Amino acid sequence: MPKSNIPATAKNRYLEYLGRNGLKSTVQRDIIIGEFFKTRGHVSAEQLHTALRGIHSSIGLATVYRTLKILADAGLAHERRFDDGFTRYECCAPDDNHHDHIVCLSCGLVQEFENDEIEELQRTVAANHNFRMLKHKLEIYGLCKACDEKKK
Amino acid sequence: MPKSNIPATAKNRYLEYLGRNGLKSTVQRDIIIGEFFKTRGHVSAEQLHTALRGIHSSIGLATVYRTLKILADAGLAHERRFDDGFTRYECCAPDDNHHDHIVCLSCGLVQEFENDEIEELQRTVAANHNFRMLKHKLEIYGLCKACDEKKK
DNA sequence: TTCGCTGCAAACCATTTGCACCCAT
DNA sequence: ATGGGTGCAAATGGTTTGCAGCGAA
Repeated sequence: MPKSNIPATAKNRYLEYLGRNGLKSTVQRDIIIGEFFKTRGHVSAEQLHTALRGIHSSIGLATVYRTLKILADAGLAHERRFDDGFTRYECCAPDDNHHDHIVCLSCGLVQEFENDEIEELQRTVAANHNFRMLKHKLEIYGLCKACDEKKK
Repeated sequence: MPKSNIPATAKNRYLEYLGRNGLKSTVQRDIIIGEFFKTRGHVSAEQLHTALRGIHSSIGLATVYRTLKILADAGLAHERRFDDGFTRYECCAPDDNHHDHIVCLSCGLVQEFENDEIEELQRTVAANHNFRMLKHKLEIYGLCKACDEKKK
């Protein structure tokens, strides 16, 4: 696993998770995880698999799915489902704050934002409805500046 | 179409949409739409199809899907995709305000809420990121009071 | 008498899983 | 040598679509 891409804490957490669950370290997993942390974005299994096409074309799509699921279970990635039909994975640290997303409907650009006021208002809404809030997601969809200008 | 269930404005808008698009009124569509407006909730095609099982068991699931899509295109229903894998439809008037949803992860209860402060903050976020906002969705997931107490 | 509509079954498509073989421990 | 891992192909599951016959205008 090329250590350059992967934060040491993430690597440790991953290896620890494997050990704790009777799982094994393999070259395929190392390659996939290396690419995942290199990309750093919001990637789908398909995208990651395509990115590995050239050099590691023997790695199967199913293995990519399985490895991403392990990362999610280990707390190293978040599963994100936007409105485009497929699941993306985003690398994260276990102590990251919650954040939301703003997605360009034209080019697929995903940006993150945090807004404490909105978080607070959501807690209020949940309380007013007698709900115990367990998670929440806010997605803003639109056109990024570049795509918006292209369209004019 | 049993007029009791369907607001006159919705009925008119539906018939007008059919005419404008060279579509026809059929008994199956009337039955499906009647049931949809009777339910008034956030229903999936599957649920609606099941609800028609007893009396109208010959109506195919594909027709339910097709009819709900027409309602959405006519502006009489919103497609909603929460995190449970299937599409729900919610009846709406063309002049309804945007609203968001709070969903019980245990029993599936869906409630709606409006919050102008959150709406305003989202506009600000979009502006700060140089996005032209086209739509947005906010979903709060948790446990409703009944399910939360059941769990203790 | 047109076309659109319907039910059925097959197709879709992202994701998962069964299986026989492979490899880390 | 165990037993988990892998690639492949087949299965899944919600949704869509092709098609031959049906029905509204």
